Amino acid sequence: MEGSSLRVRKGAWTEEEDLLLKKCIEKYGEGKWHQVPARAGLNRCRKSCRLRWLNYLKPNIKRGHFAADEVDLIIRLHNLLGNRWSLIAGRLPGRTANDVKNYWNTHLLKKNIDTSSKTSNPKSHKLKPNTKVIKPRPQILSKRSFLVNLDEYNNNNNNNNNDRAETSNNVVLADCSDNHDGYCFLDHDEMMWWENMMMNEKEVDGHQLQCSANDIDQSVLDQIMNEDNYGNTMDELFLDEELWNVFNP
DNA sequence: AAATTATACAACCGCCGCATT
DNA sequence: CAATGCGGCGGTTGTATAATT
Repeated sequence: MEGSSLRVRKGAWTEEEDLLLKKCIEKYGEGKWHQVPARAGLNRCRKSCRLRWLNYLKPNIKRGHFAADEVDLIIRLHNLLGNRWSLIAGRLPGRTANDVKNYWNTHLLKKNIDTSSKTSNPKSHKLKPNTKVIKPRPQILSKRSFLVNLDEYNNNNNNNNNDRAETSNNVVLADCSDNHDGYCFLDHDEMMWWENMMMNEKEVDGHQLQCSANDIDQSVLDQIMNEDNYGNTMDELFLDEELWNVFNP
């Protein structure tokens, strides 16, 4: 419990501390944070040192206002990934996870607040009471299962718009066994999550998004719906291999 | 001009997954 | 297998500054 030590400094960093940390990293390189306080001669815990370096001192960190394209990308990636700030920041050169998170919380999150509630405290930044955060389950998602689920989901949707919940809480794959060996169940909320990823076009904070479905040509979507072609086209749903790996570790 | 309130963001805290012992 | 330590992450808080009353 390094944080409980009385000798460990907390709060804002001084220029002298910054200099010590910077010299230490330059000399020993990034990493081994548990050794950094001693090496640098700092009365700071390892986490404080790491955070200071990653969020402030590290070279090439971009400061100042977010450009429109950066904001657009944040919104799109947030739609895709949720509050996975480090991942989102990884797509924004020079921006840190903390920066992205702060920006989202101060500039974008308020767009999701229930403005109809007169009693809501704007400082609390709470989501609507009924807002449910949908998180994908990447560990059991396969290309094939996604496509089969999506196909089945769309069929259900087209055939009976009022019967989503009753259709089934779990969308069962045609040739699925519940043993997580490449096929899986996706419940309704997760299906909605995927649908949002695919069919997302909305205006947030004045930015007209060109998200997901707009980025994907209809012919590609048609191909995706064709199981024979799922192998290559699925990748086009993701920005690149790195994101694909996030969902398919 | 002073007091109050809102905003932005740096920093802390607790938790988690993983590796090592 | 359990305990421990580490790096890393997201949620939250503290506070300096800006805006408003």
